[in-house]
Amino acid sequence: MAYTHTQQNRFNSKLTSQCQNCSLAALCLPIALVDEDVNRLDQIIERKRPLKKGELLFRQGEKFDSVFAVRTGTLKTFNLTGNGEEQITGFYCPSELLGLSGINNDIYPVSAKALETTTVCEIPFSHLEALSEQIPSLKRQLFKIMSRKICNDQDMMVLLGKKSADEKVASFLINLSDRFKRRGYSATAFRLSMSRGEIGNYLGLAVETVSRVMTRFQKNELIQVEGKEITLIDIDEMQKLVGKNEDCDSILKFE
Amino acid sequence: MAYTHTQQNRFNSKLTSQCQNCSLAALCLPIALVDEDVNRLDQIIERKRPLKKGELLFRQGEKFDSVFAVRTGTLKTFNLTGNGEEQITGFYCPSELLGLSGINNDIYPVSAKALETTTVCEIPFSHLEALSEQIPSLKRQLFKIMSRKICNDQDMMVLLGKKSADEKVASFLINLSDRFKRRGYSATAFRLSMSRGEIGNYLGLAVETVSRVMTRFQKNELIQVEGKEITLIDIDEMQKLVGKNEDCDSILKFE
DNA sequence: CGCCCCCTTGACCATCGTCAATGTCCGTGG
DNA sequence: CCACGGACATTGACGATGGTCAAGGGGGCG
Repeated sequence: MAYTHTQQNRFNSKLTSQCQNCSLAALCLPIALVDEDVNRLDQIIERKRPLKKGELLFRQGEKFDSVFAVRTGTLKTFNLTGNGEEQITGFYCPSELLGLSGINNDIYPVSAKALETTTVCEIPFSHLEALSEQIPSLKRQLFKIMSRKICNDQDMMVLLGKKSADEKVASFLINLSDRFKRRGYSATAFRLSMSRGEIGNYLGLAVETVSRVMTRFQKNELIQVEGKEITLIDIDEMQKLVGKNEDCDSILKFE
Repeated sequence: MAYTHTQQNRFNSKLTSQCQNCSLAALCLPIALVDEDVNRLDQIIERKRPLKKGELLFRQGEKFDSVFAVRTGTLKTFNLTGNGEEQITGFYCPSELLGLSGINNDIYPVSAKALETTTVCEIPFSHLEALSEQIPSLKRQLFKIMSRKICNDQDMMVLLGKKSADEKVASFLINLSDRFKRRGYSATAFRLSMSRGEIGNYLGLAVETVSRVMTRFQKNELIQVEGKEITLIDIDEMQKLVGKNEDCDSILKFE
């Protein structure tokens, strides 16, 4: 655990830049910790060995003790329904935090599985809580992260409840685009690390519907698809599509 | 503000029982504050004049500064879509906290409107945050409340994304029932303070569908409906209906 | 090289939304 | 007190969106 501590402590500036580029951006960057604080935060973090595709980071029902920040790769969280089917509740990209829903009952209410080779930082929650006593801005930041999660989930609820298949898929792609952009990656060309089936599961759509919508988007020159590689060609048009749910029998209706 | 302080300080046990019965249960009860702490919490709380049906507690886009605990009555939170339509994101019963989603951007991302005459306690967030410095169990409780909200929202996402109209309505009724039960009210007979339209909006269903489902539930003797008064007759059967989404073309399929 | 999983496409059908008509309750004002 | 208007609820008929079933193609990994 924490196999890079030695180097980090020796090259402090390197450490900082690590935190800026990496998984902890969501946690550290917005609050401008002083070096000393970054150091303290860094010391409670354990860098775990990489997960291979399909490996579980934590399992539904397990005792909660840490939250995790994604460094590289992607994960999905899901739970299993009565009949053993998977219900995907979220995808997590680099710099994003997962595991927060475990605070409630000291148990993870979902499982988390790597969609590809993935590395994460483990942040023991008890340590984080203790540290947040000493660094007020850290505590406030934690509240914000949880609050933001609540906001995002509510947007997701609206999406699931009220939007058409087209709107769901468009929203999903734009959402991914935004997340990549914020990370400094291309907002228009990226790789979908999840399968069509997983997208459909997440969006409340059948695989076939996801496939059909993406094909149609392509025909209408909104996107360019090639397997898992995707390019957003006309983001503006997609944005419009997402914003409205009526008065907009737009471009997509006729092929 | 805090118009009962004088009495409360004189009759401390009365104060405690107030907090136990009332809106603050969600915040206070699970953490067994000592009297002194209850007192400190109580001092930052402002009891506002009652809201009449239709009045707004806070408005989407307004500066965030407080969370609210419902004392009596019900509220809904919603936001407005591009075309001016309402998107209901939650209903809040006595003892429940609302406003947490404002922490993120220091702005309420939704509006909150009273569905009937409603009283709330206002809890200025800055004070709450400061107080949570001094009472560690209070801070932990805040984390828990937010985490629980995340869990609930995720259940809601599954409901919206994957469930049939029957399952949605059944879940909704059982959810309300549980909330009333926990409050010490009847779990089987209660009044729906929201309209069918609002239920539909919340569940991602048309009014007509809500109406039809409830009529069918009544025919099948799962519930008894009389306007806004509702009685759950066969909760077990409803539970089954909610749990499964297949292998269960049950009682409801034929009328 | 071959298997398996994932993706795509088509045909069909169920669920649920839309439209329209009618009924009910309630508050307001004549 | 009753008549009226408006919001809410119910019910039926119809049609569209999207799920299901089935078949076929393609790509990656052993």
